[in-house]
Amino acid sequence: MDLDTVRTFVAAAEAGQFQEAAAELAVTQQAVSKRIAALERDLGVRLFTRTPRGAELTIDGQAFLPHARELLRAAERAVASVRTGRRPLRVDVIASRGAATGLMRGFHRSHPEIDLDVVMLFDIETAVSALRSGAIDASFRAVAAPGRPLPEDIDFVRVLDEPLQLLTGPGHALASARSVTVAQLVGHRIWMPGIVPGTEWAAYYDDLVAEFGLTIEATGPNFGSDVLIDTVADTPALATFMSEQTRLVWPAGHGLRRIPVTDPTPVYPHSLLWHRDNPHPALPTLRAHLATTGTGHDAPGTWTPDWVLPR
Amino acid sequence: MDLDTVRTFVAAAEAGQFQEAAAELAVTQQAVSKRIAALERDLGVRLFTRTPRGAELTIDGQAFLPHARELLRAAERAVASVRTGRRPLRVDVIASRGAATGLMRGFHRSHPEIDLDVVMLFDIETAVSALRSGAIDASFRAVAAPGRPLPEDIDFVRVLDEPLQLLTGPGHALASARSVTVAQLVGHRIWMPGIVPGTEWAAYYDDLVAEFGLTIEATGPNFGSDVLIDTVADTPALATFMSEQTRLVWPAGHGLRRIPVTDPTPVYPHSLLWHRDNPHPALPTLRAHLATTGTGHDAPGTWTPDWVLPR
DNA sequence: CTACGGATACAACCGCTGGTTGTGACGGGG
DNA sequence: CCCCGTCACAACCAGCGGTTGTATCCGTAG
Repeated sequence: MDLDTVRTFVAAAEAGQFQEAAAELAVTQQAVSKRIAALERDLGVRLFTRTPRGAELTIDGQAFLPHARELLRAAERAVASVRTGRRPLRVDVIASRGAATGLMRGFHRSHPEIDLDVVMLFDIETAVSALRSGAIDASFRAVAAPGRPLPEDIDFVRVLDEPLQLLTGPGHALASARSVTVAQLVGHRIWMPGIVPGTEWAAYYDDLVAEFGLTIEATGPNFGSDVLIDTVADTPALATFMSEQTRLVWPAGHGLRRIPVTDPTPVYPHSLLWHRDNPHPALPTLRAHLATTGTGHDAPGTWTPDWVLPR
Repeated sequence: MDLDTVRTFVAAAEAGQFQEAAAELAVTQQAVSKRIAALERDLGVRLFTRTPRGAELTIDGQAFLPHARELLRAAERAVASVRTGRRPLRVDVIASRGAATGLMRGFHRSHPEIDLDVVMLFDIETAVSALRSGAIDASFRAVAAPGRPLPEDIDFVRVLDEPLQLLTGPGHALASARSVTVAQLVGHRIWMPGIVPGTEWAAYYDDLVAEFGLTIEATGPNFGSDVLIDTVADTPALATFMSEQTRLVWPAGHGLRRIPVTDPTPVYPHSLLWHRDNPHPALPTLRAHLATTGTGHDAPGTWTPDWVLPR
């Protein structure tokens, strides 16, 4: 099916006749007739009843019309998503089960009129160069990875400290604990597949290991969170970290336990980054929204790596 | 823009390489390459970065991908809307500011998983033949116009009695009344543009006129409810009937009055009609829904034309 | 260092889609 | 009864979009 054909159908339905639709589309009446005939052949139904005074929709045509309009709107939005200048606000969220997507959902709920596109970039370096080139407008990241200072023209604010919880199966040694301290985790195997070396997450867990002597296995291929959770549920010796805010969609009865971690609570520090000179009109709106909804940071009893910038 | 091209883009993005996408789409690698190149030329942005090991999305490509998927889903739904067998439930609602659309919205809210298409047919005869041919699955109508008994194979139930209210401007003689009786309306001009002769609505108002001696001007072109309401608001000598359930989207301060009518209250009797042998799986669900939400009918103090079938 | 494999891009060729022009059929209104 | 406006059909033709063949690039194995 061809979008020009759909456009022709809508034009003909609105005009009530092929001739006028043809004039509007700057083609001949015969072309419109052929396009409609082809569409009817493709769909297998008659869309118009032809009369000597024009063409009016059949019932099938009436049913098809709103879907055709929606199709054209979707095409419009698709093109707009890559249009330079006045395109939707393009935000990079960190590629993990994270809180950034939740923040963006909240923003979309309070500002449904602002068109959004969400992308996931590899690491903060990619994100920063994308911000500077204008390919994206904002990025949720942990600022900044060790030894790599942020460029002058990139601004940021801390928007959310995301506490980690321990996720275990029912057979785990800590499964019945109401909460665990970081010290209690020493010696237990914590499995974090899908952590890619070189990203901020990897640096975060490296620091966590270095500081408290934990055993975190960040290796192994990532088969998706289904496999991860399934494995954790069935393996008493394994646990994993998971955001407090991650909504588990998992059948009940698996006996999965979510256990808060204390003394201190490891939190992942999300910041919003943007280019100082980015002119996108929706960017201030996003910043204002996050300023109101964002929680405090560096609360007592929480831990973040040293290299996280304070502001 | 061509949907095959969009499909190709999505396939290539999922496969991560053109070759595999080509195999999946049963074309050559060169064809995929050309399609992607053409799409990039149309959009004016690069969608993939080509590597010796395949092709991965650029940031623009990432932003475009969900829109492309949505576009394909919309196309899917559009085709499904006219597919014979297992198509969305197709319901005819009466072509006026009516309660039927409200009922359908309610149904959609409680059963969002059921795909719906709404059409508006001219009169009950068209609706009945559409029901018998299977072109539509259900119809909201007033059953039945005088002298035209319903065929044997069409079933129906009364689902809603819709009370009429008087709508006046602030200068109208009855504007300050808390309620008016039908007898008080005698001599006042009531304007109902857009009532097409030969439809059930026309028959309804004809009966109302005949029974109570009202002055209803059902003639004149229909310029839309905006014009109607605007005129009523500014013309002290004019009033109109409007459903109690019609939500007015109108700037405040116009001083419009909605006045209940009593002794008796004219109600418009909506019935759901369907074909006895219609096999659509969602039809029983709709009937069950209407059975629970439907109000009673022929309540004391209400009026409907004689020819309305009771059940 | 070289050869090879697997990936994309470019060039040449060609069938067929989809446009135009010209014409016919049909039905309503003056 | 004729004329006008409408849509459909036929013939023709350009160009889009496919295929085949080939070049190029890069990572890797020998």
